[in-house]
Amino acid sequence: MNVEIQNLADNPTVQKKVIDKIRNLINYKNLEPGDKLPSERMLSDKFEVKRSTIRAAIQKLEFYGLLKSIPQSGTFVANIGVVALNGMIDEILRLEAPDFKSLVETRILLELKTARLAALRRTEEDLVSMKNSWEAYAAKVVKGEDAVQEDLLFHLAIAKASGNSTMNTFMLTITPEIITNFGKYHVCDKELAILGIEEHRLIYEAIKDKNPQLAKQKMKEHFKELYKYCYNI
Amino acid sequence: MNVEIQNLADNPTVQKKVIDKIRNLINYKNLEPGDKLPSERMLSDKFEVKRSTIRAAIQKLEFYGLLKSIPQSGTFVANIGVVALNGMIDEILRLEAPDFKSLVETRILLELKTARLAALRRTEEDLVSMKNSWEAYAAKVVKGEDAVQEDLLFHLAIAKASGNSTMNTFMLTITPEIITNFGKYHVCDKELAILGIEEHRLIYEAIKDKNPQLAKQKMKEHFKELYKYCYNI
DNA sequence: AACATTTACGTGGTTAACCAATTATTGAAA
DNA sequence: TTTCAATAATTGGTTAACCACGTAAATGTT
Repeated sequence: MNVEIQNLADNPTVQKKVIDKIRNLINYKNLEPGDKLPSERMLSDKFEVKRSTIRAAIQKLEFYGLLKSIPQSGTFVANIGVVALNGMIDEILRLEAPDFKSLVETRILLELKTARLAALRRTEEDLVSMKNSWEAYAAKVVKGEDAVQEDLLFHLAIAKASGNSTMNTFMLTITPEIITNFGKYHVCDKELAILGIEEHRLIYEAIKDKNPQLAKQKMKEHFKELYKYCYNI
Repeated sequence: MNVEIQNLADNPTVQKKVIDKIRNLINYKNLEPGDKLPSERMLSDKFEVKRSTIRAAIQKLEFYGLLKSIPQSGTFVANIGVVALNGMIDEILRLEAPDFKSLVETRILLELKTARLAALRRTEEDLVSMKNSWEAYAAKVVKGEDAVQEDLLFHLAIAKASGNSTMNTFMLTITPEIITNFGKYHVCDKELAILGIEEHRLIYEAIKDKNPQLAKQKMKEHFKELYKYCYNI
């Protein structure tokens, strides 16, 4: 029963097959950077899938910068060599859903850096935004309410103050999953939350004083508990 | 002339307006996590944009984990509080396209870590893959050909060996843009490329010998030239 | 023959109509 | 009044037809 699931436009399995076929096509036809791919309709016909499926696959490869669609003209191989293109598609096809440990590991890496950078680059406006987040967090904690969201928003404010748009984006992409998992594993209890108020304050002060080393140090201490907690699950 | 560009489904300006309106709606209606958003058709009607535009906006918020669409049922506010939701949408609306400096800065941060982790976690299979990439790179360089792609593939092999799927994904997303910009700014000349062969070898050896400190150190030295080059533009 | 103009077709993008599954409504039976 | 099957309305997802634009072949003009 339920055998015909394969036509959903974003069914991962089907999409991967299509991406693989596109790659093979590029190799077989010896397409160089800048060359034009066959039209979507032609590919849809050749691979025997709906055009929407082709479009979804192309969109994904476009996200990774491997293809470039130009309206009323065609889809082109990006200005990237065939070697890199093959290698990257290999990796993309192999990509797995991130595990929680990998998320936390990456978050800690990013935040030690953003704290440092924020201390170097923060504007007055950044400081205001960080302080507001801190106060919202503290207020909730003393009322005994859950404050995971406010916690994360404080950290996002730091990411923004770092002045690095790439890291800021990365933080945004991992934050929701972090929040979800925190809820699932009950990572935050009352005691830790109260401790967090002071830790946040120390980080804030270090950034305010433009002391990058101290900011990183205080962030490290802040994560100490989190680290322990996460690896004990 | 050409005044009516505002209906393109992924016109950034229009999409941001729609996202903002969705946020206001959630606040105005006091929607809690798990609550259902009005149907796409209703939103399309209310905001006076095509349904495809609504769908694109929802898809974006879904990417960041803020909404969740369930077929034949509705679109729901994710299991994340209104505070975090508001804050995150603020950030998403403010997101700017990453600049080259921010990309390089992030890449260096990530790679110092992946080198270290790879030294701790690499499998025999990882080693083979890294060695192949290294040989392909060396072969191209001694022939005097451009080897930017092979260079990056070696680094991607390290990211894969790090065993951290999140960092691996991040490396994949920034690599194409790095390659493109390298070509644009002519960051790689012959001399640097030859130097790169030995530097890559040292990194590889450190990872092979499971020496995380050395791996990080050699990666740092590898980036030294790159750093100088990038900030001199 | 050379160049300007027109025409026809192919392109990615958009959309109104459609689909299957779900949910709400109805109304007759108990 | 309660129950529960039958049905109508609503949902996100899909798709065939359509659109505006770009390209290039065809045509006309000098």
